[in-house]
Amino acid sequence: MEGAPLGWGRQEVDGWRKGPWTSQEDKLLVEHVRQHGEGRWNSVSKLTGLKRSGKSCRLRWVNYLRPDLKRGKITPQEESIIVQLHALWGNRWSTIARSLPGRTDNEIKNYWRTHFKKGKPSKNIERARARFLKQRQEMQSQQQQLLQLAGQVAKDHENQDGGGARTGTTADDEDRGSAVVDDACVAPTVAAAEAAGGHHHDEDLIMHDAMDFMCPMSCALLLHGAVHQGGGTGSCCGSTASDEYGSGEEDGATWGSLWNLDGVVVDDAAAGACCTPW
DNA sequence: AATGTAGTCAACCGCAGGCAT
DNA sequence: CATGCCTGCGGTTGACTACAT
Repeated sequence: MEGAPLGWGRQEVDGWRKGPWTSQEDKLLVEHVRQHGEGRWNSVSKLTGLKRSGKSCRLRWVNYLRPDLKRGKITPQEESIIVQLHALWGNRWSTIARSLPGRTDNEIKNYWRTHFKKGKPSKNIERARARFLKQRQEMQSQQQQLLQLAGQVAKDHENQDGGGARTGTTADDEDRGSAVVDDACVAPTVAAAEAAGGHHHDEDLIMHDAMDFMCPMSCALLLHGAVHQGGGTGSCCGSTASDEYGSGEEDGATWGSLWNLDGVVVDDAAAGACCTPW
């Protein structure tokens, strides 16, 4: 960091204050957002007199001051979701964060780094991942076949109806998709299973949950359920995930890239596609 | 009780993409 | 179309805290 040999301190650089925010600054920023809404961060300093850059203001708001932020530790349910979504999207923290209401990308990123980045994944986890990929590929090919089939059926239908009634392949598909999402949300989470006293192999847990969490929205929905289930006392995911990964001195990049499935299906559209398998 | 170490969190930086001019 | 500004994202750093020795 430039010019900060003694930490954040309370110094100014180019007229901008840096380092920890004071409650007074927080107040100013909150008041500003309340009046003008989010965005236009660069104008904050002009309008409020705050000696903070737009970037700094935005970060402070997004990561700390936003009223909808969830405080407290990441729950086992959330951890489970993070693990699975990271398997899907890699280090796309903001994308993952969207599936975890009240959590910020920064929070998730920090959590991942402290809990999972340290070592290589265990054999179990690697096997689970491999199976996960395989099953997903199978699902996708099945999905394609079904879509083709559905198209054929729709055509036949049209021929029979004379084209009167809309057979709806798009809207109906969406409906079906959301139904699937709901179903996925009903599926037990790792924590729930653990809380019930069950003991599973890590890979099975991950496989099971991962298949349930193919769609980010499902995670958001599931979270609601998870929260209602109460704090999740078990150390289930916490211990499985973090302990399993060991504490080797391998650099986390390897670990991170290992879980990054960019080569398979990563983009949101594709991920969304798995929400409408049938 | 003092010290060392690991974990957690907040904040910074650089980069990239989107958008207005 | 090119340029510049703004915003958002991911990576990194450093302070603080909790725990272990």
